Order: sequence, then structure tokens, then C-alpha cells
Amino acid sequence: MGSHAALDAGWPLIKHRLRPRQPLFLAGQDRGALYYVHAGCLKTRVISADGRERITGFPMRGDILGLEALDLGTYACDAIALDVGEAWELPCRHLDEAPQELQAYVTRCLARELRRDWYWMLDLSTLSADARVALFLADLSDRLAALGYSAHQLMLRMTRAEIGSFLGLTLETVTRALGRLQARGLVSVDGRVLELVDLAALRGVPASDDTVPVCH
Amino acid sequence: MGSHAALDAGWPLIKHRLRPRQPLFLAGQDRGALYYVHAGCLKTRVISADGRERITGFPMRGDILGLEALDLGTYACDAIALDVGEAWELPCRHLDEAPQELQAYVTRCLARELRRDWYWMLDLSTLSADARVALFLADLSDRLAALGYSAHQLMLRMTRAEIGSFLGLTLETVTRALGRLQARGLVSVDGRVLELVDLAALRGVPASDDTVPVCH
DNA sequence: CGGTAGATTGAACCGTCTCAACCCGCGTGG
DNA sequence: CCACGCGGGTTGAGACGGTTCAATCTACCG
Repeated sequence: MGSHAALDAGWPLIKHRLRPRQPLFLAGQDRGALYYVHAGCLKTRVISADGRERITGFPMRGDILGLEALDLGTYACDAIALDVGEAWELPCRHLDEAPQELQAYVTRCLARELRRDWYWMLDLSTLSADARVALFLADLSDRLAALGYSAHQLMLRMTRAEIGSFLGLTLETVTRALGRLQARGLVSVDGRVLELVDLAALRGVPASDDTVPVCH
Repeated sequence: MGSHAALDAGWPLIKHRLRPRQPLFLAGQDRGALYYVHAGCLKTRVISADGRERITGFPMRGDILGLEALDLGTYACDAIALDVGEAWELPCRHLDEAPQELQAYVTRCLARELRRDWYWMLDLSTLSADARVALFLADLSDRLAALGYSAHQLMLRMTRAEIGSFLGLTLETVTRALGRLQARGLVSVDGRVLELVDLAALRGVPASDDTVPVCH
């Protein structure tokens, strides 16, 4: 990942222990710093003026939080821990105070995040519920595998409602989609404990979906 | 906007004349440069491996293109002109080659773009077709006004299909939504020529929508 | 031992998609 | 000059996927 390389310069990093449901920061608070997620899983959330809300992502180790507010004085989203973890405060209010190495890392994160969002938007506006959930699981598997975890066994840190919020679905639809994927033999669902039986097929759901009727 | 301020340093900017339907760059091409839109309107588009596509935005003057590929060697989207215009090639392959002023401007653009995308995702996954179209028009009005154009009269540079692709709707639904907004007295539609009669109400559609039935 | 948060399941509803027909303006070529 | 094709837009009817609302179940916790 090279993520640690950019941080190993040995500054006075401030480390924050995280507990489930604990906010790391909230939208509107003074932006004191950027945060590097060292352990655990969080959710980031935006809320509109009229009260609608959406989960924008589930950052894990290697992700940087607060980027979206880099040009603002206050945070633009909520960042809330889903389980125990640790976040490191990066010692820069403005980017140009930061060492060159970090600047490059931050820019890379921003560009990557932008691309990911574009593809999620594409998926959200073109894929069925089943395909969205399948892709969500495949994506999660990729990220966990990149962090050294199993690509096939995983434990969801988020609720059905949070997955639904991220995917633009209701929690009931997420439940049913998981059920259908299980019926197809692609995954094995037991509450929040999942086994991804056929990862390749899971990734292929978006394309196969229209040819294979959902239920027979 | 301060956009020109960051560019007025007087480097050897290469200027590209744009014609309708002409691609400025395409996904996969070697990323030679970033582009600053000086005039005209473009569309940016991503296409997935299995052929699904989505318009990710309609950049206009002041926007920077190619940001999403800042950490890549090739562009990650297509950028295609919708009408005549002009784009300036920014003389930097890597960001750290660029002058400090431009770096800061680029970072600001990235962060702003990320926030905008998050809110569009929120809107796409929570709002009705009418509300999405209303918000699209209000947003367009804001951007045009910021560029010195009228906030109430505007000429669409894109087709219904392109609007639909951006909003996650079909072109028929866009047509019908425009018709309903016109019936409500919020806009006056004549092909691509629009008059935004009640901009405040247009912005309020997302909230009012559920209380006020779509048609009577 | 209730109480609560999360998950599951069912049934009815509804907004959007799909498919089709049709219209219009415009450029092209016979 | 007109016929034609074509891209873009509008309109209608029907189907369908996801939402909504409700009931039920479980695990966990005070």
C-alpha cells in the first residue's frame, strides 16, 4: 500500500482510540486536522439541509479522513466509528504545511476517492439491487484482502440500514438481495457473518443479472 | 472565482479550440496534462468494463479536467465538448512540477468536486425524478450565474439523454419531469431553452415533493 | 425478565422503466 | 426542390422492481 511509508517520517502523531458509535468528528466542527485510519472501520455520512442523509463510505486502515474539507474551515461530513479502532491525527491544518511526501499521498487519496465515487455513482444508477449488493461485497472483499484479511470470510461491521444507505436501497431490500444471492449459491449469510462462496460470480452479477432472471 | 488568478502567472499555456462532439481526451489515453476549461461546456463520462456508462458532470469555465487521474498515467474518463469552447493545457504531468499556486488551486478543486459528488449521490439515492431535475436546473443556474450569465434564462447544451445519464433517469423520465415542473409553474420549457420562473421553489422541490403530490 | 436494536418476511402500492408510436427540424442527396 | 434519413424530443400504455408498512423473531443488555 505504501501508506505507512508516507507517515513513517516520525512526527508527533496524535493517536485517538475509537469505540463503536463514537464520532471522530462531525460536520460543522472546526477542522483541526486530517485523520489517518490505522485500525477499525468507520462510516462517513453527509446530511442535507432538509434532513436526508447518506453514508458516503466505510473507511478502513489506510484511508484518510477529512479530505473533502481540505479547502474549508469545518468538516463537511460526520465520521463515526463502527467498532474499536485507532485514528492518527495528521499534524497539518493546511496542506502546504505538510511534508512533501504527505502532500503527494493526500493528492493520490483524493484522486482515487473521486474515481471510486464516480464508479459507485455509475453502479447506483444502472444496477439492480442484487447487483449493487454483490458489488458491495466484492469491493469489501478486495479491500479486506488488501489489508491482509481473508477474501472469503468476512464479518460486516455495519447494519443492513447502513449498507442500504450507501447503496441507495432500503434495509429490507438489502436483506432480500442477500437472500437471493444466497439462493444463487454465491454467498452464505448468517447475520453479519458472510462467506463469499463464489467471488468471481459475485463480481459478474452486474453483467449476468439481466440475462439470468432473479428468481425462477 | 479567483480561478484566473492562479493561472495568470504567464506560462506558456497551450490553448485548444473545441468543437461540438470533439473529445478533449478519452479514457485510457496517456495523461499528458490537466486542462483548464476557459470557455464552452463539456461532458465527462465513465464507462464500466461491461459497457454501462454514466455522465459524471458538465464542466464549464473554471473547472479543471483530468484531476481524477492525477495519480495515474492514463485518463480515467472521456471529456467531450458539447459546444464550441476553449481548453488550456496546464503544463504539468505531475502535480509537484507545478507552481505552488496551481497546486493549491488543484487541491481545492478536488476537494470541492468530492463534496459535490457526495451530495449528488445523496440526491440521486433519495430524491424523486422531479426533484432531481429541479435540483439539476437550480445547480446549473447557480453555476451560470457565477460565470456572469443570467440565472433565469438558460439554454441547455446537453440532450435529455445526457441529463438522464447524469441523474440516473431515462430520457423519457427527464422529459416528463420537465413537463410536470412546467405544469407546476416553476419553469417554462421550450426544447432546450428554459426559463426558470421560480428559482426558490425549484430549490425547494426536494423538500416539498413528499407533501405536495406530483400531480393533482 | 422486559426492552430494545437489528434482521427477516409478507403483501400491497407506486414511481420509474420499457417499448412503442409519433413528431419535428435539419442536412443530404437524388 | 423534395424525399428521405436521422437525431432529438414528446407522449402513451403496461410491466416490474423496489418501497412502504406491518408483523414476527432473535440476540443482547440493563
